[in-house]
Amino acid sequence: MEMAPEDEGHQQHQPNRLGEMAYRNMKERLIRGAFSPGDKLTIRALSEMLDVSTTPARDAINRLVIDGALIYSGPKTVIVPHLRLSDLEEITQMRLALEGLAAALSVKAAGEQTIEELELLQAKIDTALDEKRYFDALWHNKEFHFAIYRLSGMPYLLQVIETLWLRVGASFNGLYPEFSETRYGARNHRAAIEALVEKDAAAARAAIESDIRDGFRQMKKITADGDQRNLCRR
Amino acid sequence: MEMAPEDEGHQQHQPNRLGEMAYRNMKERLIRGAFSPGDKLTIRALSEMLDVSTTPARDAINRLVIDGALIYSGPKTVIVPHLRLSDLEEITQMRLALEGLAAALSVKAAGEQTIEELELLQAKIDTALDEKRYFDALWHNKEFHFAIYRLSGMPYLLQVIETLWLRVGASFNGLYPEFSETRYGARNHRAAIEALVEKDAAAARAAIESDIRDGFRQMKKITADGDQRNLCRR
DNA sequence: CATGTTTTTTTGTTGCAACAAAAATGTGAA
DNA sequence: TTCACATTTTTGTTGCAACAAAAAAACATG
Repeated sequence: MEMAPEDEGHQQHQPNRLGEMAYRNMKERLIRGAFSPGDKLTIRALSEMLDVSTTPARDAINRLVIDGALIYSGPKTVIVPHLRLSDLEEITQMRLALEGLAAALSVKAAGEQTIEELELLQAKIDTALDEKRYFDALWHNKEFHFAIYRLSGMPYLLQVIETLWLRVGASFNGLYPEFSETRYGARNHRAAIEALVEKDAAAARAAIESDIRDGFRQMKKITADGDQRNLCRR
Repeated sequence: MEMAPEDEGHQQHQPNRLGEMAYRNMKERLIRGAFSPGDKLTIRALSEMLDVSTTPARDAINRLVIDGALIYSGPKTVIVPHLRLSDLEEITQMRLALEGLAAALSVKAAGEQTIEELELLQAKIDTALDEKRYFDALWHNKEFHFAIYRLSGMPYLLQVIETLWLRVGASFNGLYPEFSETRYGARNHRAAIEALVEKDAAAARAAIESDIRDGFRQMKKITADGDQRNLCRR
């Protein structure tokens, strides 16, 4: 007996469907700033919010805690963490190492199509800033970076980098519009594109590292306190 | 009125006690080579093995899958993965970036006590090799590396590095005694200790990077196949 | 008002069972 | 044997409830 047309694309089986969905959903919300540092999250509240049972909600929260996107403030209390300066410094160091690596590796796979995509994304960033849509600008900025990193062909590397972005992203909002307005990244992005065109690994790494460093300085300047206080308002 | 600093992240409690225990237990077993690539793991089998219910067993397996220490070979089948050359290359690149960073940062905190500890660990490695206790040698080798990395004072960095070691460690055994016998690491370890004594960050990074590269070459030579085949016997 | 103390409510953990889907096994024909 | 098909067993997922512990609220006391 003939089987139904099994579309050639091999189906990606999805283990832990609801839990994975809850995790991605929460990740998105955290990056988009749906929660503020200090907000308390509970399994039952999340399960109600996403209309699933407690098991997938618990899976999502546990995983976010492992990522560092949520932390325990007590034995039975998980909250959105206040990002301390020491955290930001650690994350920045790791970003420099890993995103620098990804950028250096990306030049091998960089083609014309990629360049066009990056140019387009940079244009989107610029127009978003012109129109003061700061959130969109930051979103396209992320797309720009990961469009490059994806060229490295290293999936686990990408996963770790994304987790680092998640951790800063969660405590990122509230810094508008000061943070985005400066357009600190434009020059670095241009340099990165140029490096990809010329397939210069060292230059690509330098451009990305410079972008990360500028962003770090920018965040530090805005928050304007060098001690253990958190980096977010309220 | 002034409130005391809340110090939200650094409390000591154990959320998910049984699940965490199961996770650590499995991690240990994987590194020690209790399983071979291709072995199938099931929730119920693990829950019976560790004498807990299915929930903590499921938590442990899910987390190991996230780490990459286990993978799905089918919708309902998780196995110990065969480490492919491309995986080893990705892991090695990330190790160079992150362990190089940790080593460079470690020199700031390196004191006399640390040096003595490292000398002692290196002595243990040497004697273990002399007595052909290859597993002990590899264990002390790990202790040596992490004794340095711990000086960086960056907990999340350490966590990511440890996950990378877990992934190679799981497919590592079966390479005895060829791998350990060569003592490729002794020279690099000496160089690392020397760098810490002189607080030379660049030298520390170079020594660790050299160690990682030598280990990678060693593994590649032993396995002796450059294609997609796995790196483990059987 | 401030501050301990008690009571009530909430919460994470853990075990477990039902269910559908997948894997393993059995069966038979060429 | 080998392959295709049918049957049985196993498995992950998901929801849920009991329990102890923790958090919140209520209360009392100075």
